[in-house]
Amino acid sequence: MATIYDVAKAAGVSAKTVSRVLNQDAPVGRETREKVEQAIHALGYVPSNAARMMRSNRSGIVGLITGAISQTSDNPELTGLPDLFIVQGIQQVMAAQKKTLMIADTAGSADNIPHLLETFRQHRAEGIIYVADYHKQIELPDTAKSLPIVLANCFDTRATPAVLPDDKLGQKRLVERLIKAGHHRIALLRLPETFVASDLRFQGYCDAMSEASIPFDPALVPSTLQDDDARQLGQLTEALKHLLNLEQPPTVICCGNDKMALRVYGILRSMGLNIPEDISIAGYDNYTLIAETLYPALTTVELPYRDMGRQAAELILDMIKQADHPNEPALMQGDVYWRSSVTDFFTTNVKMFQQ
Amino acid sequence: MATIYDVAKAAGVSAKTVSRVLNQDAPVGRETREKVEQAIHALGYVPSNAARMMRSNRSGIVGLITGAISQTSDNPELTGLPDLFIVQGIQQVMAAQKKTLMIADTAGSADNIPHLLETFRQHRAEGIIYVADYHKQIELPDTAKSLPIVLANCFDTRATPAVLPDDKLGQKRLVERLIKAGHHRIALLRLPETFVASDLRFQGYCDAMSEASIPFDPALVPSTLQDDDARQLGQLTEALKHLLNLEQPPTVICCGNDKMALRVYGILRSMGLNIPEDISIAGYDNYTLIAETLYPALTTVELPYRDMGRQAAELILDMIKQADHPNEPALMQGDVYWRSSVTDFFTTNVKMFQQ
DNA sequence: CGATGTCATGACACCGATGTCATAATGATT
DNA sequence: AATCATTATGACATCGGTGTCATGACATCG
Repeated sequence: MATIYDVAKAAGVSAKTVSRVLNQDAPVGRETREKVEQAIHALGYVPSNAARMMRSNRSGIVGLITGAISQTSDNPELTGLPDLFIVQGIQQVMAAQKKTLMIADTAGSADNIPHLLETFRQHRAEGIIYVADYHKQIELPDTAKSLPIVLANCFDTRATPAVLPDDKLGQKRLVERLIKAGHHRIALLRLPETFVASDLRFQGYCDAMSEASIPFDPALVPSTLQDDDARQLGQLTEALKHLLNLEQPPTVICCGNDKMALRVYGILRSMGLNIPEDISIAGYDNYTLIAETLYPALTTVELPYRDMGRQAAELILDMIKQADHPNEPALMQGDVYWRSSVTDFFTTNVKMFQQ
Repeated sequence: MATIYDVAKAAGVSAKTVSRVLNQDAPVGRETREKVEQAIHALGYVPSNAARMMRSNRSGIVGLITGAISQTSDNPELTGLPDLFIVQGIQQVMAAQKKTLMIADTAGSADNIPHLLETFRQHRAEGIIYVADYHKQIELPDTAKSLPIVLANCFDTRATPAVLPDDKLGQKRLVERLIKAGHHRIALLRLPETFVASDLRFQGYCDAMSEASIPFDPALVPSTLQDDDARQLGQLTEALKHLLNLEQPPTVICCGNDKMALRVYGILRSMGLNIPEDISIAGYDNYTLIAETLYPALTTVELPYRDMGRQAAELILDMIKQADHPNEPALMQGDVYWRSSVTDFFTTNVKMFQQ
């Protein structure tokens, strides 16, 4: 592999002049520049990042720790890798800032994290982003403290800067929109309690209901599911039967996520019910593969993964520039995607008049 | 950041001795070693990869180019990122070999590839793996030739080493299994022709049918779908109506992929048909989020992404060691996952007798 | 016209590791 | 006891860039 000295010799100039052409940090005569550029091209010269980094002590590398890539089936509730959209958002910002993203993977075990941090230090990463596969609380080892670090989709007890989805607001908006569409009997199938989103979404649900002056009916919110994929089908069937047999059954069921909605579609149909004619269904996540492909398409709330990624990236870049960092987690909002799985009573009425 | 000299000074030895402790490449006295290790720990010293790399000229970095992370919706047929399992397989092997994986992303445009290659060269990557989002033909720029390169999930016309899914064999095995379960009228809903898998799977279908001496009935293989997500729902509905109105309708429908199967579930149910009582459905991909969550669970063929990743990783490591490389693409086999969306006539009969 | 400033370029040291070689001490072998 | 092998350590050069400083050639200005 050609070095800067090879180029210098070929162009008949000094190495420093080649360096100047490369970095444009000092004026170089037109003729000289052309000779150098020609030599670079002819030799296929590419500067060595290692040498550069040694001198400047700036690596331009940001480390990214995720379990998304090597996600094992440790949590069968989430096998979709949608959290990789966070990585995508990060990547976008980094590419725009000419930073190099070095992605390391926990291979499913948090025990690997210290080793990954070590590797990042060896490469002199300037900062680190930790991406979780779903909204959760984590605890990073002490070794992580020595570098600027941002958490995405997770938080800890040490007020490490974090970027989180606003689950409460998202659920609230969805329910508000449902109420606006004429629904009053709104059921909520909660996620297992092990998910922090479970409680937040429930709060959002309650907020929307109470602001619309609809009294809270505990019968519409069955107890949370258990964190056990195998038994969920049975539990879901039970919960649905309970809801449908109420004196005043719900007109719409909010599912904990799109995957649960997919299951609910199957169960309801095996019961002979049509969506949305007999009952409306809403999801959460806007996992498009499911939400857009399901028939009918699923009304759901977006988890703003890309935005979270972008936000986290900008945050870490700020922290690299100035050791300054925020104390409150950034809450990112997700839009409601209104699709045909939910009846809009008013739109339907309008249509009836129009016909 | 502490350097090896800081450590040397703190331990009262020479830098070279610290180096020896770090690399264990020459005997060091017990006492000295302990002093050095203590100093390393006290200073939080981590060796600089850059300096190391400069001397040894071996980066230990393997570059990975993918569009998976920043996948835009350029091809709405594939929004699931399952191809990231390939990256997972690669990551596993690399981690075991203590190589660093540097992931770069095309950001949805192949125009970025030369720039990414440039970045890899700057980091002195020892080899490159290119991962495609689905089985396809590609053409890499000439600049890619200067480094060992392996293609995963794609191939080119220059016999660049490649690792591919064996679509033909996979479809053949599925159809064989269907025949073994008592199906004779087997329909195939092909992928759009733009996918190379479309033809290969069709060949596999034909092979299995002819080996079982079942004459090919073109009525069971409607023309391929168009590569246009918006219109697919209509096309699918048409195709299904055609199949169901045949004099001898199929007992099972093989869908081009699991997503198509998800659509088919919806359409058939809106027609009032039950799966698998009225008709059986099979998919392709074993995209577990769909296949296992659908009700009933979907019989499908695995796309062996993890295996492909592992194979690609081992291939590139071989090529880095010896410039040797294979001429034929490696075809990776995927298993048939038998689930309840397909009636097994013989098992059913046995059950009847048992009762 | 001499002083000053800008342009264009090169010589050289330095970043932080490690390879090579030298040196001294110790133990093993003849 | 002399020789050799092995252990334990250090001095120094080197990898490929870039920062610092020096130098010579012009141009500008009072």
